[in-house]
Amino acid sequence: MDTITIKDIARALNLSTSTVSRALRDSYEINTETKRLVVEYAERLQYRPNPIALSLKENRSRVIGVVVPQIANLFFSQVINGIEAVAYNRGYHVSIFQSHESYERELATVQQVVARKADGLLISLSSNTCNVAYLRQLQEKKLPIVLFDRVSKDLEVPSVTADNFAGAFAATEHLIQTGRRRIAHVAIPATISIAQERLAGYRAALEQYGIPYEEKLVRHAGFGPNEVDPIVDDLLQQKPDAFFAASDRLAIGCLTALKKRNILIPRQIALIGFTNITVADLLDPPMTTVEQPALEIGQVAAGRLIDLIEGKQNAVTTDSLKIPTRLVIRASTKAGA
Amino acid sequence: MDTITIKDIARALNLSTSTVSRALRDSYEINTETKRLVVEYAERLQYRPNPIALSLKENRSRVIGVVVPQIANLFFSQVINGIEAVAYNRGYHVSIFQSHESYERELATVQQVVARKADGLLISLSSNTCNVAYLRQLQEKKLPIVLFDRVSKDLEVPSVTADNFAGAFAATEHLIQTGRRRIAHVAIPATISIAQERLAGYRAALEQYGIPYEEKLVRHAGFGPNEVDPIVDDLLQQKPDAFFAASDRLAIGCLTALKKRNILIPRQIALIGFTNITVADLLDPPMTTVEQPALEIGQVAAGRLIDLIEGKQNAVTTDSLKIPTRLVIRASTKAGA
DNA sequence: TTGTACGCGTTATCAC
DNA sequence: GTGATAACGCGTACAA
Repeated sequence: MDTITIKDIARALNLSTSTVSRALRDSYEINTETKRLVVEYAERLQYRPNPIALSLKENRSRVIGVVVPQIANLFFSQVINGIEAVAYNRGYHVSIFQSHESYERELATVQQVVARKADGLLISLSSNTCNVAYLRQLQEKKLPIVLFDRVSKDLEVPSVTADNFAGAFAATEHLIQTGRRRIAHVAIPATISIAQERLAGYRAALEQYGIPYEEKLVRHAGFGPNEVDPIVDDLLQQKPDAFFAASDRLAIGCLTALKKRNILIPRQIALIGFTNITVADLLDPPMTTVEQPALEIGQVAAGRLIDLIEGKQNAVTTDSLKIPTRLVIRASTKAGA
Repeated sequence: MDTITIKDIARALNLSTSTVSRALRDSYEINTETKRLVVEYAERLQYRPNPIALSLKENRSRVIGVVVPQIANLFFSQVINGIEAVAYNRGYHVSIFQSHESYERELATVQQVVARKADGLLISLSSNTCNVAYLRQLQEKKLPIVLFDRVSKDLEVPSVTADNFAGAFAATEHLIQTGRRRIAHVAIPATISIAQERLAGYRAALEQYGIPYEEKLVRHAGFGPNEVDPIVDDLLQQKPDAFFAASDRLAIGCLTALKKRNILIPRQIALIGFTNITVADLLDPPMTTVEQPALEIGQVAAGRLIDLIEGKQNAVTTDSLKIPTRLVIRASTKAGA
């Protein structure tokens, strides 16, 4: 992996490294002829400036670090696409990392990202992250940080999320309006910030329609492989007439569990998912969903972060942007459809 | 982002930077007491060595670059999980990048990865990449490279793929054995290496069962948003009794198209997908699939690359490892099920 | 218009 | 047992 450097060019052309450097950066003070010579030679040798040396010198890298709990999740991979689109246009490279829902890995990954002089950090917290002290420290050291989706109120940085409250409200309201009253809610782990908001939206809808909230109809499911099944069993004990699943994974888990038990959707049970799965309309019957604006979340978060990096915005603002969700009705929750 | 360096420690403790460096690296020649002092102080100030400086000095980074066409694809994200598991255990960080099916972005991304002194490159080629000269150059500069899934025979580097021939053979054979004879094949773009192998597997199965190969029953579909629909239309003109879809995306596209046209699966048409989608058994009827061993591909590829990096294997070997696929029968292709 | 010298953070080499 | 120095590749203040 022998790389060609500015020195090599200088030596070959009998110039000093500074002249070469300036010529390559098209400095006004360099003779046109010299410039041509240098640029031509550099071109021919495929010279590429060493970003590592630059990072060391300038203490920055034009790289944005992105840390998500998992990549094998359409929501997060779409967010990343949004991030990349914006970052690329504004001249930043994006490095992607996974925390695998582990606090320790998240910590280690973020430290690595920081040590490598990422100019900013976009992060969605792992479900096991309760302590964000390490992020606060970084923030105090002036590292630009923007949280998205899985955010934390203990951290005074900008955050970008879907409007989870409104989304959950719309989902629940839709179920109620189509005649359901005992709506079970399979929620994501309570440690995740947005779990609360989705729960709140669910409760608010019930309240608005005069339906009492029953704790027994709500269960949180973690990320274990076989967690959803027994939870659905338990919830079925409560004789629900609908399920509101709070994520892709849980929606699929519920569908599978209900199918195993030969429960007809939507005849016996209506199901609505807070998701991004593309196959919702392939199911029979198709599933109504609350679509998360993943791409837009990524775009907005990246834009916000880059503004922060480039000092275009006050760094101490703690705005939390909420991107609207979209209720996509696919007939499944229309009673008896 | 003020970071604490070895210099700071040296100054504070009235030592030289070299002493501090040695103390931190637990060098035998340093006084125990001095060591203790240094280590303690470093601990207290949360000193972290600067990997950028190390990379500059040592011309390596303990980072593996991974480039995939897209992340929003369960196959690739699972491969990445396999890669990470192995890399992490062997002390490497993994940086993930997308080429977005564009040759230009792939090229730019790889250059960036190389410029940042990644110790090795794991790459699955974009569908628009016909020219791998740039990779050959890197290989000649001794950069360890391992290809996976979308490989190239024009490149003499190790490659890891699913056994696409056997998988396609098994899928086609299954359709034949369940009574189908006019099997349409919706293939991935012909530029992608594995398209050929899947096609070959399909043809071999036909041949073995004495069914003539018909060109009109095979169509390649690109990545455009509305490409699959008209192709399915065309294929239906040929009165097929089965579809073999060569990827997740295409399987879903076929299902959607057939559903739109009110064609019953599997009564009128049997469908089999070469995929990794987790919802195959939620469909009604469930879809039989050829499962790709994504996780294992990632693990094997990463292991192979790290062996290369660490010189444990001859760098010029051009082994191409094929990981077995698995035919998962979910009743859909059983005629009349 | 061009060249010299320095510093970014680290470690290896050589000196004391 | 410890310190000074050079080197990795680059850009720039300063000198010529």
